[in-house]
Amino acid sequence: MTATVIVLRDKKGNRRAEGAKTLIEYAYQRLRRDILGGALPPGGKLRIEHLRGRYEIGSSTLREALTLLVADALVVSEGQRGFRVAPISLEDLQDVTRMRKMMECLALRDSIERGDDQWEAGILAAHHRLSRIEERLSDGAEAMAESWENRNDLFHKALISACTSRRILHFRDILYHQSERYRRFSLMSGPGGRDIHGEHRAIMDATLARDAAVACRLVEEHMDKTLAAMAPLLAAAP
Amino acid sequence: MTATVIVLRDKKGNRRAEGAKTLIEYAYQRLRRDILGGALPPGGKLRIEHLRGRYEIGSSTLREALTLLVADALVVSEGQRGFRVAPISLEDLQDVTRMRKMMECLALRDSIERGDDQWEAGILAAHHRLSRIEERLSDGAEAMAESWENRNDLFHKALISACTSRRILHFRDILYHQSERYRRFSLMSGPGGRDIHGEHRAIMDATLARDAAVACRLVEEHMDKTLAAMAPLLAAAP
DNA sequence: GTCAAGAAAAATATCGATATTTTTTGAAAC
DNA sequence: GTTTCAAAAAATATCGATATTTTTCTTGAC
Repeated sequence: MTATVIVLRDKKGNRRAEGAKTLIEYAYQRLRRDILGGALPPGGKLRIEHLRGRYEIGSSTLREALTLLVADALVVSEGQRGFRVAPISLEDLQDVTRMRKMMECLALRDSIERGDDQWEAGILAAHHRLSRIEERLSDGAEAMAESWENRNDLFHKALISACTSRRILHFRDILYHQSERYRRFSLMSGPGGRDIHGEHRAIMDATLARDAAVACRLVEEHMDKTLAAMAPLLAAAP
Repeated sequence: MTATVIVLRDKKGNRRAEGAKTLIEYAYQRLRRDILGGALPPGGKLRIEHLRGRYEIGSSTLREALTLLVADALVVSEGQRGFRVAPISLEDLQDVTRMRKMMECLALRDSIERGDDQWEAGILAAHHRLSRIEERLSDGAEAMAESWENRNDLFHKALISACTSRRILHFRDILYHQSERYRRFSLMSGPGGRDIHGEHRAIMDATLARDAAVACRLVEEHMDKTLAAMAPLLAAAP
């Protein structure tokens, strides 16, 4: 345990770990954060030699982290011509959203069918935690944004936590990560007259009432609204 | 072009390439074939040192190929404890089949909605090629099995080739590969009184008639029957 | 006889060096 | 001016050696 931490410091004693158990994982996380945050621009070339210096990590290790990101479709591998940050586009966002809607609904239907008391309790708890931060968010504290993202994610995860298909959940996760790249456009656009809190409440109510048809429709609308808010920004500066 | 071929022979002149452009790809393909064929048993440990000798390939290269297979869910990575062939189980097969049914139907609905003349022609052509080999298959020529697999795959691909979502097709491909591992159980079970040819014909007819509801139902039944044929074998010897 | 601790062995993760490929540059011919 | 070819430069892919971790085996105490 403690040994792990020691290992992840290099000879000069610089700390590297941030919860990563492996150097590959560390490289993977940093790379991912830089891609999602836009520091590594969409479509840009990922020069291994350059990144090697930036992250202080061996080239092979970097390659493996890059390979992992290819599976997430955040990076594309071009035969023998190295790696590149996956490009973004309105078309791509529409495709992600379309798939996310499907996966989310599949998972939600399954959860509504099978969920037990504990599942219901989890939803209520996650919604409460989200509500509390939304109250404070109106103060305009930007620092809360990340925390809100996190609780928002946990709320949506709670809704579908009774789904029994490992694969549905896995695909849903992948798609969520892919959509994360577009999220900063969403933040730019601001609330835009939406009542997100109300949407969440309605989704929760329909879910707890075991009304799959309504819950799915609400979730789809929820996602469509987010897409609609981002679309114009994406069309302008891609 | 020719240079590539030369490179993929090792110093002793042994040929390595089989359409692989990269050593990683070569390792990936061989590994995959050995996993699908059962030479590397489900749940078994993948000792890098051992495989290194078997495929005559460096350890780092092997690791990257293994990482690629993790994305396909054919291999699982266990933290810092190496790699392992993903285990198989009836439960897993049921999950794969469930997802495949969903993906296939999503893709089929989209194709039926958008398909043009060329799409229709492609389906007819693929069905014809499949029919011809099915006629000869009744002779009991085992050697044809692989060829039948191939044409069967192409027929199902043709049905959904008008689908516009890159991601639906991508997920479908991944799931198809995952189900491939179970196919040898299907071969063991034999035809089992099924009229596969008739099923294919019915699916094609409904699709070309643009009847999405019927086509999807038939596809789901088609897959369920395959699952049903495999299930008892899998329960017996997992 | 069982359990625990520590040492030895095996396996994995990481790295930087080398071989190979792709891209860029520059000069000559048209 | 632009096209072609070859050499140089840059970048990538591959490898085997080394560092680290996990597992196995041995020894000794209870």
